[in-house]
Amino acid sequence: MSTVDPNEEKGPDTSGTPSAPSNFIREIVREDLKTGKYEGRVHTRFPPEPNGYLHLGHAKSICLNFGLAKEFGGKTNLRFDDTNPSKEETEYVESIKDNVRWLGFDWEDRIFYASDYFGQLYEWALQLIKAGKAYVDDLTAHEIRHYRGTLTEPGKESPYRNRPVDENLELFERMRKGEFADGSRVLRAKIDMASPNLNMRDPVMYRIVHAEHHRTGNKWCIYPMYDFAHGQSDSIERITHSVCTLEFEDHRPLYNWFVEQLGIYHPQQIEFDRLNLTYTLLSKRKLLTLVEERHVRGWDDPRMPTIAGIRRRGYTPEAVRNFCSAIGLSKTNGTIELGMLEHFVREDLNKRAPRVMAVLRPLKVVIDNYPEGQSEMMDAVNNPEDASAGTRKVPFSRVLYIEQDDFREDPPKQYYRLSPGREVRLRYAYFVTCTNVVKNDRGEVIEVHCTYDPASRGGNSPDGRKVKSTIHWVSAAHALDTEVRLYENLFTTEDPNKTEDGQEFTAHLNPHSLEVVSKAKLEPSLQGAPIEARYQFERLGYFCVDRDSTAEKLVFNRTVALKDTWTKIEKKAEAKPGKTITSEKKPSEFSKAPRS
RNA sequence: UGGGCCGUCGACUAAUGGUAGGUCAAGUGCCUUUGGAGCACUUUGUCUAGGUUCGAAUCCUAGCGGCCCAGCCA
Repeated sequence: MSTVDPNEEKGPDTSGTPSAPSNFIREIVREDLKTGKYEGRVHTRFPPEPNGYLHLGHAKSICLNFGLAKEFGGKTNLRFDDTNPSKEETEYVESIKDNVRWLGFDWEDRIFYASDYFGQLYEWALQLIKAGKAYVDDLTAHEIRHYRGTLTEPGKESPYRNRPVDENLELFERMRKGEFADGSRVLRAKIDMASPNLNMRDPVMYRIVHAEHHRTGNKWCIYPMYDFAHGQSDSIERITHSVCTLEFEDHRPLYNWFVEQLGIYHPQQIEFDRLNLTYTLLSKRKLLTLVEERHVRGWDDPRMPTIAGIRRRGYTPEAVRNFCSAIGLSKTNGTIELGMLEHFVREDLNKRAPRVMAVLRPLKVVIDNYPEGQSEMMDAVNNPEDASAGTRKVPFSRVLYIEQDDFREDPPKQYYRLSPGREVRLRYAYFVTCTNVVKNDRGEVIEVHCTYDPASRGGNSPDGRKVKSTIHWVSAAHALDTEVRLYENLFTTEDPNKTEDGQEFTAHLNPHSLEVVSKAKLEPSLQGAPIEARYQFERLGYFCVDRDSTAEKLVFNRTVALKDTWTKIEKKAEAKPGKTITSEKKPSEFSKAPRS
């Protein structure tokens, strides 16, 4: 494989993959390659802890790590950082593998576990004890915290800090054998209790945990801490660039200290900024709470920012990858607008999603001059962005459904859709003109009557007459009943992490984040659509088939709505009550209207 | 208040001492059998104050602001 991107210095990228701007990590790698720091190797790793489902923040890291290796002809390992048996499960391991694959990345045969290295790590601990660099401490967790000092005051040395090497060796061996209770002793590195970096104040290397590990079972009852496992795992795998998020910056001196004391291969840790998205929570802990407290239907609820969730929502791996490359990489603490993510699904789905007609909130339309019992097949284009997608037939008949939003008895200014006396086009069918309406007891329009122009078949009138709008429709007799799930942001505030005193983050949960439309109508061509298939429902948005679908009834998720200029016009009018978009009629007359 | 990191259009990100550019958003126009898509155009930015320099977003100093750290979590 070539290590050089042929498009790199030739101006605009024509490969189809959007070229991401460079970033500081790429520059570091480039420089290391130039100086031969790692003999020309680039080897990264993606190291999740299998204690939950992956989310968009992980997607950023996955794209970074695999992307870097791919760009420079290197390799990426998948490594599970499974050093805390009390939180980790095989279910999570499986979902993580699945998610990485779905995103389109391949670790080939390089799947590793920190638990693979427990034996080696134990040997290294022994080595540090023998060198007088580690000791067994009998202090309680509370006492250790107390001795550690504070941000502004130095810590105090533990009374056990200067135990003889032999005693440390014996005690550590007995810890390993399971002679002591959880929490009774730890192994600590002997560094500097006065260090301004709290991580260097004799950090804990091993703790006692009598718990079953998802892979090693009960073989071990002492487990290495992150700091004692991560750098060494990178070292064993001969990782060159160990990238992680900003909060580990303060751990870098410790990362370096361990590999230096041990005298082993030294990878370099580089930190980048974590992903933040407006209206979204990207914290495994809080996402777990949402699942456990049943605020959502599971880890793959389409409202969740998990990889599983956005997949079920209908996002494509390409959209996620394009998003990750577009947001760039830096050390700034920023928050990306959710609209950016949505842009990239729309962009991708616009090119590939077949168009189809569906009516979410049906309003019955009767074409009075269309023969009863007659129906005909209209030709419809599957994807105007892609000629190779071809056409399909859609049945038309006398009784149709249109969207309730597409009819207004009192049309406001700039409203171009159907209203009494007005002619519009039914997409791929005929021009129709509204002649009258039928209302129920509450004065609501329940049926619209129209006449059609037989000469406008296909959607154009031979006399060159123009209409202001084209609306979608479904033939009532042929329609498929379907359930459609509409989603809004899970949270109502831009930063759901910010809460007032005593408030849980769940206080900002959006009560309307899920709306189930149970009586939507679909054109019949969708019969038998497979799970995960994605479509554009014309004029409405992108939708995908949910796995809750059955042979009798399809269930769709709305991935994202189409950009909606009309809603924007309406909102602007609301904001400026001066020049309103209310009725074309006089205000007094409008106020007497039966509806609202 | 100790230490670490970071401040560029509304948001994200480039410019590596030499033309402040791109994407998203917003807006205007064109086009349109999706009020979609597309096309064209437009608006807004270097945290502040000093200094070094022919020249500073970039280097230095001092302020100001933000994020992270006191788990036997990762």
